[in-house]
Amino acid sequence: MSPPHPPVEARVGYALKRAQAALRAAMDDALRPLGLTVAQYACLQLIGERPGVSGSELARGMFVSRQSLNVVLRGLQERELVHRPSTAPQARSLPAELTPAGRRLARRADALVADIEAQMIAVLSARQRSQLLAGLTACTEALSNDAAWKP
Amino acid sequence: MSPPHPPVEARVGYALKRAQAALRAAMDDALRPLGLTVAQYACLQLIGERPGVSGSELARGMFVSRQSLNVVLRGLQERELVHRPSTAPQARSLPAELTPAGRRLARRADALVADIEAQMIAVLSARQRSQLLAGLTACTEALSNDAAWKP
DNA sequence: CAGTCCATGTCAAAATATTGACATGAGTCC
DNA sequence: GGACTCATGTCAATATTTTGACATGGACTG
Repeated sequence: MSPPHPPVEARVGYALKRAQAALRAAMDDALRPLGLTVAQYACLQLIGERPGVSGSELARGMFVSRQSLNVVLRGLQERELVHRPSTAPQARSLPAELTPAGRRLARRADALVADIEAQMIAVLSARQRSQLLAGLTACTEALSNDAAWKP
Repeated sequence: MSPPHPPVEARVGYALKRAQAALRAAMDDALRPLGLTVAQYACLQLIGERPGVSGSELARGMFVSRQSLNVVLRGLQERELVHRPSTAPQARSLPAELTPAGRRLARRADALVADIEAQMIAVLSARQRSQLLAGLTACTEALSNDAAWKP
């Protein structure tokens, strides 16, 4: 018999999912007091890092659809944390910016998240951390469809 | 200024999310021809590995709520891939089992997923693979609330 | 035994996300 | 310029997931 039968516990894919779930849960708990969801935090963070991004770019950076990102953005705009012009300046894309309040909240939220990440990798040595990062990056690239190696 | 400001690209948490998203997308593509979603595949796999599991146990193993797992289970039962007694044998929990058809489909699906995982970690050495697995496990445990160190 | 606690399964409602479709502006190729 | 393609933003409909609440059966404790 062919042996695709290691238990899920021993599979990298399951370990990935489990770690991601644990991280998400921890972030959720930490951000709740600020009134932020993980998606909202990620949105603020990305905008803060790259002011003027379009909604589509944000969606790709957060691995969700444009439509669902738009809902998140709308909420942040209503809370005056993010500003977006109502009309497109140069093309069809609406550049998003943090308001001063958004910048402040993003800083506070990021401090909390940074703590969680630090706790998560606390038991790893510096070398192990960079290898973990490298391994995850390699996995991502291996699955990104640059497939199609040509003859 | 305090420096919680490495860009997301360099953060383990983001790398985790990204790798998980890539894996999920690849699995989705691979399983679509079989008429299975990732959640359905995971469900079949877990039941196959531990026949007689309760719905709540499955939900925990899949990192979703009991309610949302129930929706998945219902679909699998209607397709005669999973069987569950309508009344609880010993306690309140309803043990889930694979039907013969479910077992066959689970095998086929698992072969596809195993291929994807193999592709994902293809560029890593055996040592790097086990270190990646160990690193992910360590991260998970570090976030699992055994917190509460006592005085 | 009564009382308490905990896990399970389920219902209903709400939040969240995706798919599909469409209009618009920009770039490209002829 | 005209036709094409492509990316963006948005609307509507659908699917998926979570939250909150409740009843039930078992275990544990007094």
